[in-house]
Amino acid sequence: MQTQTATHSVSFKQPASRNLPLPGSHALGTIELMGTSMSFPRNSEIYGENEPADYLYKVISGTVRTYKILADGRRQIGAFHLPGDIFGLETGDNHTFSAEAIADSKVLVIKRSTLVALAARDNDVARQLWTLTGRELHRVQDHMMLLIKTAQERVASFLLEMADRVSAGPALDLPMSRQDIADYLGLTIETVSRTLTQLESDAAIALPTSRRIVLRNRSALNRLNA
Amino acid sequence: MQTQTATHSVSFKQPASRNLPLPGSHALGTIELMGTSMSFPRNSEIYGENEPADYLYKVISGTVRTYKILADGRRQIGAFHLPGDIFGLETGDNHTFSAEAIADSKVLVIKRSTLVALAARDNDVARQLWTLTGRELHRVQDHMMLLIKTAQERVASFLLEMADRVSAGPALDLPMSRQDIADYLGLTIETVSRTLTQLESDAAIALPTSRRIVLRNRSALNRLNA
DNA sequence: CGACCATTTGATATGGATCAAGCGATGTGG
DNA sequence: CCACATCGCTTGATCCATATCAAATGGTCG
Repeated sequence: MQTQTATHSVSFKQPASRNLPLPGSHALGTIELMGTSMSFPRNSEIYGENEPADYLYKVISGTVRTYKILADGRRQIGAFHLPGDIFGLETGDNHTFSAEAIADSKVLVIKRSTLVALAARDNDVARQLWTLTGRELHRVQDHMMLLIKTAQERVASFLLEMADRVSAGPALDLPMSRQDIADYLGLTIETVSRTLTQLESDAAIALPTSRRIVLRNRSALNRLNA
Repeated sequence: MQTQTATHSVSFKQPASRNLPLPGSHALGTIELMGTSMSFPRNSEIYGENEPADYLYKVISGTVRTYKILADGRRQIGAFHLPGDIFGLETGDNHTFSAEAIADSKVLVIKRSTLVALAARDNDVARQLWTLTGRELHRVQDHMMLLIKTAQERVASFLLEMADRVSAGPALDLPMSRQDIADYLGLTIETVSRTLTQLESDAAIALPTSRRIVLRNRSALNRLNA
């Protein structure tokens, strides 16, 4: 059973109206070109589940987790968002997950209505919004597949995923705690920890520090990736 | 560990060009108004994972399962699609799941390129496509949350979900086998069976036949729904 | 009736959870 | 600068929910 990480519950503030340049025309960069930059300290809330989804976000620096809490306190982390990632885009009225900064983070805050209005006139923007939601769908499908695997497979998949996303080379600096990893993988911290030490003794990885992981044998990890 | 159900592998045929009326204008009914009706016998394949996603589908009658098979043969069912449901819509080039008819089924087959072309001209259609993908995202998120729950909670959630979707009144006629349910819930058939008999002895449900389930005590099931 | 397949039930095994220390790094106050 | 509290992580011992293996039952169709 996973435990809930306490949050400082720094509630969301309207972004100051210091806007960045508006889009000249369109295409694969439109979304990134509008919005306001905001900073969120470590463990602060960016938005809560079921709150109106008036904004979407793009990570500039830091890391963000989105999650849900079940009635009995179990927490499931839906995603880790790294610099460049967009999160908080909904088709419905409210956010389906909560979002918190894992480390001090800077995010671009973009008004959804602006984007939707733009999409009504510009096909490329409409297409982009659809594509973003489609990519998110694909990601959640993969995550769902993770949750039916063994602990070893989940941890190996997680390491490979993070290596693809954050690392240049074989070393990997994780921004998140063991508890975050556990809640992402549907395991306990003890199982995550034990699995990592086992991978270490199997020479698949090295653990110079708890947050730094070196992938020594990717093919071994890939084999576990099922 | 789940086992794979053998399929007859009736491969997908191009739909005959007997088209239904094309859309006069637009809106919440557009997608339903175009396409060709096709029949698929029980256990036949509608499309396979990674095949080009040139078509999307709407169930007219019967039931369809979408699923993935892991390397070691484990099968995860992503969804059960009932009459009225649209499935097989992708934002990428290929299908991310396979689809099979669970019972003899009739489905409307709709060419994606037609719809995408239409979306480029008609905002409402574009909006609809986005909304459909968004709904699917929401469904998969819920399904993911299922997979971290206990067996009792998963089975209870499943029964309530199906009751909402297929039943008028407290009786519920399941179109799918225990193996399908197990692969949807990430459990074994034995655990599904045992959990159902336990719910029966707790007077939460009755099992007149194995495919027919009567919800006797919804609030008890809701309590398990976590 | 008999064969087959789906489902249930029973016995046992096991992977991961739970409960409980221990340990190492980081930070704080004396 | 060190003693000590705190926090995140690891390790150990035990338990338990679900898987696995196996057999019995029941329903369906030739």
